[in-house]
Order: sequence, then C-alpha cells, then structure tokens
Amino acid sequence: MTSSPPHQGSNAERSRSRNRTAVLGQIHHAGELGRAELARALDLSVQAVSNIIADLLQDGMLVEKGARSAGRGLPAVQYGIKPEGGFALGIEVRPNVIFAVLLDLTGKAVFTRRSVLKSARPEDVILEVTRLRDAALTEVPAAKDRMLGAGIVMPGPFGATGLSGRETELPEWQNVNPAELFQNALGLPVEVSNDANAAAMAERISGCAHGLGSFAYLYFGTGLGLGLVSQGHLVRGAFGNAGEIGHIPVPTPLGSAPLETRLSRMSVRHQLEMSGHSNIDFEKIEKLYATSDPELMTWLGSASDALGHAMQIIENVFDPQTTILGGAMPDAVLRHLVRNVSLNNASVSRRSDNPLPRLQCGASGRLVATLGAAALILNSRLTPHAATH
Amino acid sequence: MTSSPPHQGSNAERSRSRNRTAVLGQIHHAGELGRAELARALDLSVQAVSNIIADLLQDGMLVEKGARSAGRGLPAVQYGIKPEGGFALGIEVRPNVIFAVLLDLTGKAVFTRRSVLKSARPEDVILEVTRLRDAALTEVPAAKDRMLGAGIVMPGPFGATGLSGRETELPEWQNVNPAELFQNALGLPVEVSNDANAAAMAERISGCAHGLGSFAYLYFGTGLGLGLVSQGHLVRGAFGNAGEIGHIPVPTPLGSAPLETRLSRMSVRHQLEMSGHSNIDFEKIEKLYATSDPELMTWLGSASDALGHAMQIIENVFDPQTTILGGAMPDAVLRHLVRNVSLNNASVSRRSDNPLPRLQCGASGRLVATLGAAALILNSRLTPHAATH
DNA sequence: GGTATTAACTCAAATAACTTGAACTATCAA
DNA sequence: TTGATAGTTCAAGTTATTTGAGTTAATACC
Repeated sequence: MTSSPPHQGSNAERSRSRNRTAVLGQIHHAGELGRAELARALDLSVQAVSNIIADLLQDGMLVEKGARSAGRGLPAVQYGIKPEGGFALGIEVRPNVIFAVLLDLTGKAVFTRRSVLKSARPEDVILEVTRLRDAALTEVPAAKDRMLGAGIVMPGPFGATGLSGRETELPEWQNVNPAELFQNALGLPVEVSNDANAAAMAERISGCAHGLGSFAYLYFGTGLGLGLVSQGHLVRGAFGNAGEIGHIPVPTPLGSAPLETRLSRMSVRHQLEMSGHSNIDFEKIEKLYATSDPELMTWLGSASDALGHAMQIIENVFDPQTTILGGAMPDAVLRHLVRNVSLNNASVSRRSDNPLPRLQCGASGRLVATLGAAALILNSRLTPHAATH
Repeated sequence: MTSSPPHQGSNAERSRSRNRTAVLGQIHHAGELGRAELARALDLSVQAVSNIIADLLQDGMLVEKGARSAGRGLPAVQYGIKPEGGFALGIEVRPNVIFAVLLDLTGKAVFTRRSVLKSARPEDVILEVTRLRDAALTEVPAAKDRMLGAGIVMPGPFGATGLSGRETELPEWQNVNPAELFQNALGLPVEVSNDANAAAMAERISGCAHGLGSFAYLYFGTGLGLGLVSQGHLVRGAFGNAGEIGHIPVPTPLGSAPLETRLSRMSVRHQLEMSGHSNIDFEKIEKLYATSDPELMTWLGSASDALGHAMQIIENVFDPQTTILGGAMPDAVLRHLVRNVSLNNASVSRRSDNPLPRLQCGASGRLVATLGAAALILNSRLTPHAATH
C-alpha cells in the first residue's frame, strides 16, 4: 500500500478508459439509461457517448433495452449492463477455510463455494485458490475469457505495524506480498483488502449502499472492522490499515474497554462460553436468539451500547450518508442491534435532508466479505475517480 | 456540499487542465524539476511535458532555474513555481473578527490583516471581506489579475443538522449559502470549509505535511476539530461535516466526557477561570505556561490523556502517515502536549517503515486556519484527483 | 387530422492534446 | 579523443473528443 500523493497525467487513451468506466457506472447505478441522458450526466457530447456505447455493445458489456418515451421527442433507446459482459472472482481467506464467489458484471453471484484449508501456508492457499478459480470457470464457462480480476480478502493488518505478531490470524503470511503472489498465480489483476472494506464494496455494488458516494460499514468479523467509502472509493489510509475501529477504547460502566471486547463475534462467544455454552457458531447464535437466551440478551444490551459509541465515532469523524451493519452474524441479531441502539440526537448526522437511515442492516448476508472481494474489482470498472473541479 | 457519487467524463480540454495541475503539483512538491523527470513521474511523453511547460512559462506560473547535471547526459533544465504566477485569498470569519491573508503560488503569505467585526450579519461580513480583498490587491498589485480564488473558513456545522442552533457561533448564517454569497460578492471561485480542514491544507501546501497524501490535523479551535486528508484531498464526508471529533465521548477517570471538554481552548479557559484567572487569551496562556502555572499544568495533564484518546481514534480509523497538532494555541503548549502524550504501542500506526513521527506540531502558527483557507484554492491547482488504476 | 415543436440520434468533418520517431546537443567515462 | 548516456526539439501521426448539419419519431396544439 502506497502513501505518496496521487499523480498521473492524462491522455486520449486514459480519457477513453475513464469515460467507458463512467458510462458503465452511471448505467449500473440507474439500471438503464439513454445516450442523451448519459451525455448530460457525464458532461460529454452525445456523439462521444454514442461512440462509447457502440464500443461497449461490441465488447458485450451493454445490452439494448428498448426505447422509453418520456414526453415529447424521439424516445430514447435505453441501455443496461449485460450481466455476462464481465466477471470478478472473490476470495476470502480465513485461517482454516476459503470462500469463493464469482460475480457477473451486475454484481450477481453466479458461483459460490466453500473449501476447507488444511494449512494456511501461502503455497497451500495459492493452490486451493487456483483450484477454486478453475471450479468457477468450469461451472460458468462464459466467464472464461471475460475475467476482470480477483479480489482477495484476508485478515489485516498489512505491513509491519505495532500489532504485528500479536493479533495476526495468518502468521505464515507475515513477510509475503499477497497481491503479487495471487496476481502471479491467477494471471489476473488482483486487489487485496480486509473484510470490512470488502463488505462495504459489496453493499455499494449490489446491496443497500447501491451507488452511494459516502458511507461507512461496520463489520462483525472476528473483531470489529470499519469500511469507509468516500466519493465511491475506499479510504484505505496511508498504509492500507484504515478502519481498525475495534481497538478503540470506549467508555463502559466500569471504566473503558476496546470496542471489540463488547461488539464482535469474539465477544459474544466469550460471553456465552463463560456461562457454559459451547461450540458457539453462527447457527448456535441464531438459535439462542430465537429462544431469547438471557445470556445472549445481556450481551446484546452491552453490544447495543458499544454500537452507539461506534456510531458516535463514525458519524462525527466521517459524516457518512448512512452506516451499514453487517458481517458473519445472524440477520436477526443485526436487526436487533439496529433497532435497539440509541443514536445521539446531537450529531451532525441527524439531518432533515437525508432520506437514508443513519444506521441500517446490510443486505448481503454472511458471505458479504467474499462478495465484497469481487466487488472491489467491479467497483474499479464502474466508478471513475473524482473529476477535477 | 454534495453526496452523490462522482461522475464526470474526460476530454482533451479536461486532460490538459489535469496535466497542467499535475505538472505544477509535482514541481511544487519537489521544489524544482526537469522535463524528463516530470514525464516519468506523470507517465506522459517528454514532448507533452515540454508543451505544457512552454505553456506554463508563457502564463507566468513557472520559472526556469538553470540546468542541473546529474551523471552522464545532457543536464536537465530545472523549472520551479513562479511565486507571483497566482494568488489565493484566505478569509477566516469568526463571530467578532475577520482574518485575511493573501498567498502567492508557492504558499507564502504576502499580505495579512485582522479586522474587527461589529456585526456578523451576512451583509456586514460580505462588506468587510470585499474591503479586505481590496486592501490586499492595493498592497500587492501584482495579484490584481492573477487571483485564483478565495477560501473561506467559517464555524460549521453546515446545513440543518442535529447540532443546529445549539452550538452555532454564527446564528445569522443559519439559512444562507455562504459559498454562493462570497462567490457573487468577490467574483472569484470560492471554497468554504471549517477551520480544521483548512488548517490541514495549510500544512500540506507550505507546512510540515508538505505534499503528503494522507494525514490528519487536530485543530484547537473553540472546540476540537479534525481535518482528514486522503490522496492529497480533504475527506469532507457526505454533507461536509466530517471531522467533528470534539463531540466524541471518551473514557475519563470519572466515567466519560466529550473530547473537547478536555482538549480545546474552551476547556483551558473554563479550567483556568474556575481557579480565579480571568481574560484568558492566547498571550495569557503563553505567560501561564512560561511560569508553569499549576492550574494550567493540571489541565495539560488531562489534555494529554485526552489527546492520547484522540490519537487512538485517528490512527485506528484513518491510518494516516502522520498527525499534526495545531490551532490557536501557544506553540509551547502544543509542544508540551506532543512531548507528553502517550501513544499506544499496539497500533497500526507504529510502523518501522514510516519515517514521519506519529504526532507532531503544526508549522504554521496561530493563523493556520486563515492560511489554510487560501491553501484550499492552491491545493485545487496543485493536486489532481487520483488517477484510474 | 394536420402541423409545429421537441428531443434523440447519426453522419461527416474539425479540433485538441497527446504520442511517436528521428535528429540534435551536452555531459561524463574510458 | 571517442563512445555512451540522457535531455531536448522537430515534425508528423494518432486518438478520442467536439461541432454542426441533417434525420427520425414522438407529443402538443390548432
């Protein structure tokens, strides 16, 4: 991850690529659009848009959707994203399991697989990932020569930080450059990120943050992560480790504690195990919630408080359009938290002009991070960077 | 402030403008550079850079600096920013006073003035601001037809938020669009922002964050503000109110309190007034510090703690290259805080590969926000937005 | 029902900025 | 002294865009 200021010149070729991205992005966002509408939105000439659309049709990334007449004048021919126009592989590496999905260009999952890992050593992971890639391409042959890239989700933090060696879940990857490794193994453009960032992108591409410019995603992982999106792109920080919100100490009735000791899978598990439960997994939590298990309810109370604190930090520091809560946690639990959290009224985020809720549940389920891995790639094809003023 | 996703197409004209910005930015950052060096940095052809430089010389924004021979080959002619190539006006509006500066293209202040405000009503402020603009142009006639724009710093939050009417320092501006108002009055491009954001830009243009891509600025205003810079540009949030870090409750020995009750001008003043001091202003604090006033020292202890908490939030959420502490507070006090804060070692920001200190003092003095107002304009002329990958 | 108006779209030419490739120049090293 | 190296310029060539005139197909009005 680089920290240098952004500097690259532009030329005809790069303009072209930017404009194709912008056209695809607008159409993805709106569902379908006509040439003239696009030209106005992008501040380009109709002719330019016409040429670009002809190109994208040729390349099989767009489909014609029939004309739509709105008032006077020639009805505009609408264009939509062609799902099979491009595919992105999403890979989530956890210490003992790998998840893989294949998304089409609209962000729909067309392949999903889970694969147990016997070892988390880089060479074994790479081997399994190429197998998963092959399985995906066998199941969806249309993707064979239309792969846009692969997104990889792995536990951070990345690089040599003060957290190194302490909380790393994949110690074997300490001195490896994952992006390079996967890029060589897969022969595809690769983006690597943590679970929370990826999850945010999943919601932006096909979930409840569809097309939003600025929002935050609170992710229940082992710990608690935060994905920040600004101007349609992830805010990764200077070293790619932005969003480690779980380590922040927040006030508690008995002093203070890191946020994720009260708001994370780790913390539910801990609390439930203390009271004699065992084998705490997704399904178990779901069941306990269905039966209103008192211990789980106690945890939920404390977690709601912690969530309120997290929201204060997120809203005051980042001022997002909305915040999304998700991750590998049963929907019912997430909904409970969203319903029961108390949001501070004295906040810059309580606005009369924002139609979105301040906090909402994610719409992508427990595989959100894996989906998001692939969404990282799609987003780079659908969202140009901010224009010069 | 807009919240929609960023979408604008590119064409030859916009490429040109982007490339000129990129060339100026690279030169600003490096001090001076040759054509070939620029071409490599921007991934443009040497010929393109040559044409752009010819243009910028013609426009009076660059100066030739003589050749520099480095090893074999023809020595490269160096180019530097021509200070009088462009000027930016910086205005800081406070309830009872206005500050104004004029910066040249290198970010040097060539005019500074303070003006007492009898009323903070929009029409009176506008009148005074145009007067200050005229005074600046009289004192620096070279700026007359080379004004790039005006930056305005005002207390936020902007728009109708949950804080409206409670903490606003300029109630008369509640239902006014400041940007539009100033733009019409001054006939210049205008950018409006809060003090912390502006301060961050001041340090990026001519202070200790010179040219940095990603950093944070903690600003001692009346309250406590946070300026976030990512990829060389401010992160403003969906509604322009990002960075209200002062309102976040943090743990204290006796429960919890909003950060700015312990770390802000307001809080020093409060603490010193409680113990019998009066007329607490900048100079008074400076004197009390020089004499190691026990009450001030007590405040400093609590403030250091609070600063430590702020740093945990900033580093974990944003992962900056460095954080800068500044604002309208004596340098000695800022230095004391930086020296005495205890930074958590278990942080993603403790890295072996970052040469910058995790926390440092600002280099722009107490006028930093006013300087920053003008720096907002300069930054837009020196930093292109991120390129497509 | 006919006609004017509106808006989307296409074709062909013009434009603007960048890239390419060959030639030239100045410095260093052997 | 000669060769290698690197910066720079000149003149064409390339590319994606804009411009402007003309076509098509709806709605609105008389």
